[in-house]
Amino acid sequence: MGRPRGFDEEQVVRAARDVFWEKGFDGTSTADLCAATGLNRSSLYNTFRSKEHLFLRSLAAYITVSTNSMVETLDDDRREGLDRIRALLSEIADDAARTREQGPGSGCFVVNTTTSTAAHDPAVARMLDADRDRRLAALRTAVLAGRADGSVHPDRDPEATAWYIVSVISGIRVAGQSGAGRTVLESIARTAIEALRA
Amino acid sequence: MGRPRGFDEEQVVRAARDVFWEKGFDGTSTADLCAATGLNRSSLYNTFRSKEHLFLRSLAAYITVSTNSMVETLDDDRREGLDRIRALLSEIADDAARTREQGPGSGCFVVNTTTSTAAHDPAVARMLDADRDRRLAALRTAVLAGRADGSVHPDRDPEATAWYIVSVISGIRVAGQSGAGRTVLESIARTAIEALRA
DNA sequence: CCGGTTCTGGTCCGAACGTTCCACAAACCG
DNA sequence: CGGTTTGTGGAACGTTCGGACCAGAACCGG
Repeated sequence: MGRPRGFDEEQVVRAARDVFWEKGFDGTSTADLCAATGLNRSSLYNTFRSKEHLFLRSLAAYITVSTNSMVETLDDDRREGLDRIRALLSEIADDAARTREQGPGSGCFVVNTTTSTAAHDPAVARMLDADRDRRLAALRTAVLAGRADGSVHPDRDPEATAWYIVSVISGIRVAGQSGAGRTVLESIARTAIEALRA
Repeated sequence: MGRPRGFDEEQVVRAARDVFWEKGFDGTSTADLCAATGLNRSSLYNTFRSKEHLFLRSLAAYITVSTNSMVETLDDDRREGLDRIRALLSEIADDAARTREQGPGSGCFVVNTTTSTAAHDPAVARMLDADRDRRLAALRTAVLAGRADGSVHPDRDPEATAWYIVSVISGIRVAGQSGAGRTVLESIARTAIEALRA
């Protein structure tokens, strides 16, 4: 009952995500959000309680698609464990390269947030922690699968190796923002895999 | 001639660096800078033209000590090439762990800036680019030394490998901010080295 | 077609922002 | 010791910030 919304909430969140992604939480004003979403301040505050709440929604939206895609790649049991990880790093490098190629890139929203907002916003930190755990879990099982099928070196501890790959992914993402081109990013991914080889 | 300054400029820059490091450019107000440096707004603006200029000075100060230390480790020709890189990653992991242990860490100022301010401030981007080139050069020579003395696998291209290590370093730094503890960070560093082994 | 409920556009708010300005304090030079 | 130069404290600038508010528009069930 009452007047219906003149916008699609998910669509608004996506638009907001792009702004936060590009400018960061501190660098984004409510005016920026109005401009990007097409919504008036009132509608924004009526729908999402505050700038921070909208940021959390935006971050969650990003995390969902990004980590879902990652888990999908890592759970593909038609491939050997190492091959899945190789495919994952290849996707990451490609994604970083593409993000970079179109305009002065904004890198990865999760990494950007980890290195800025997370330190001062507990709610953001908690969301990132949960996502990190999910990524670590998916990586751990892929490493275990790799050790079982003989593609991953038996000395590689699943937990430590999962962290290594998480770290490599962040590294590739930052390298993309540091000016590394596609071929460089792909070579980083290839080199990183060498550490896991059986 | 004229009244002398009541403060040490380098010391002020260091204080400013710590604030920018912790809160980022956007998150730092001129009031924060006054509080941290003990200087009045007037003295701040009289000495450094603007907030951005002070930020550049702060970043330069950080880069100098950080990259000098890195180059020193990498140029130690009493060790084999791979050993130098191992020592470097060990220092980075230790540094990340220490930064993390004292308060909710602020990670690495260079990484934080790369993932936020660099995209929108050309002067900052130029400074980071120059520093990255210096780090890449030092790494390249260490890799070359390692190939010559047989400690680094001959298939490892110096340029690509230098980028790989730069990327691993960023990754370790981000991992530190993602909640990885000392032992995890050290294990990441050890795993990363495995990719280079002869 | 009307009462109720929700959404929307615009305005307004106090606070904080980066920066400028000015009156005065403090030192050096002659 | 007077004049010049430079640094300092603090107030003030206009702007922008995140957020609150309200009058009216748009739709609902009856």
